Amino acid sequence: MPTKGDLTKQRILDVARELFYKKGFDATSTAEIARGASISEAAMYKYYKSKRDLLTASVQPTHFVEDTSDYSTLTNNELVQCWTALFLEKVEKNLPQYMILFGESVKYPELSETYLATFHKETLADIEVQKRIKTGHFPKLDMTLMQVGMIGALIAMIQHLVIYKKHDDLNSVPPKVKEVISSIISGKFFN
Amino acid sequence: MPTKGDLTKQRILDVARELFYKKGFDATSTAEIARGASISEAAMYKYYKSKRDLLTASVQPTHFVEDTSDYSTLTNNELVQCWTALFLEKVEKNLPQYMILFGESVKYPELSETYLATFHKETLADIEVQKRIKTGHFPKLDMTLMQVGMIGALIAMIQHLVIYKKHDDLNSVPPKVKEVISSIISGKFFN
DNA sequence: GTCTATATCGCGATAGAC
DNA sequence: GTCTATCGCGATATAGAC
Repeated sequence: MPTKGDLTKQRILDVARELFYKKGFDATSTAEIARGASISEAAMYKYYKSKRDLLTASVQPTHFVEDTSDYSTLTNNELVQCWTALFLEKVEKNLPQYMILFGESVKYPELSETYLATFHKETLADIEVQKRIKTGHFPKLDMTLMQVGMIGALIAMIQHLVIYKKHDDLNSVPPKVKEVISSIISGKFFN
Repeated sequence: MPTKGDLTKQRILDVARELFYKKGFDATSTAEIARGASISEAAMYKYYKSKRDLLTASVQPTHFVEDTSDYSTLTNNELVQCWTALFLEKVEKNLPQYMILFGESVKYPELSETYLATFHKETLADIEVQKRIKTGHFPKLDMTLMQVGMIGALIAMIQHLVIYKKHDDLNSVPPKVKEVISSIISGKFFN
């Protein structure tokens, strides 16, 4: 059972994550976080010893996607659809973390460790794709790099729609964006 | 002929752009820019009346891509290849500007005006693609959104490779990245 | 056109009482 | 576990001499 302290710590983290992904790390002040969490700055520093500490904590995944299916019997096309859906679900469920990671990793490279250590676990669908690449059923392609690109594309499109007020929340993936991604990945476009 | 002042102004701008895209706007101080341009901060403020001013100036395009071909006779596949090559060339030649734009636009939405006003001019290849979408030769797709996604993907992949030291310069597009983009766009993958 | 000096502010972080 | 008060610093921007 969580103590009062645990709850406070969690509340601070939730506020920090929210601010980091909406305003960016540099533009968020510790005073703002403390205010949001209804606590003094001094008290906050008992839970997290620095702002950087809070950044690291804020990119840890909060939701996980189950992936226990057997993909070996699927056609290439079915596999791709499953793989994409799985990938999108994982990203969508942890979108704030992905946005912080991709926005701040150049400046704070230690964050990228989190990406590889916790987000880029290979799913069964990934492994099946890798296998088919090896056997020549898919062309050779760096899957990690490709996933990085897909996330970059997703985030850029969401931000674009938010800036032009065609979408009002950074924390969900608009249908239009999913549409573009699916079209491109499945090769429906330009063929 | 450029006066001494013109040259100084240009030098300040070049240094600022370089720092903004490598370190980010917030993390770059005006002192740093002035030092890099071998001038005092006070003098710098005679040329640009604020740091934000400098940000706006730093995202203006510096290189332009000629596009005078006639694309109407090309096959779909040839058109796609031309379109992608043209697009990549434009992005690569103005990569610092794109990186600043895509990194800072959420925080400073006035920047996005620059994107639509100066970078997103429709090329002849774009127009030909649009035409074929209308006539049903390509599936319906928001081309602006798609280009935003492609740039986001490109930048994310470059940053990833730089962070993991597989590429050493934010200012060029590694062959691996071009490879992934071309594969995806041309629909060679997953088909 | 450029400088030195400085105003003013907000930031991250801490001291120490309760 | 939480607070008020404050330190020290570096930031943007300006005043005014040369």
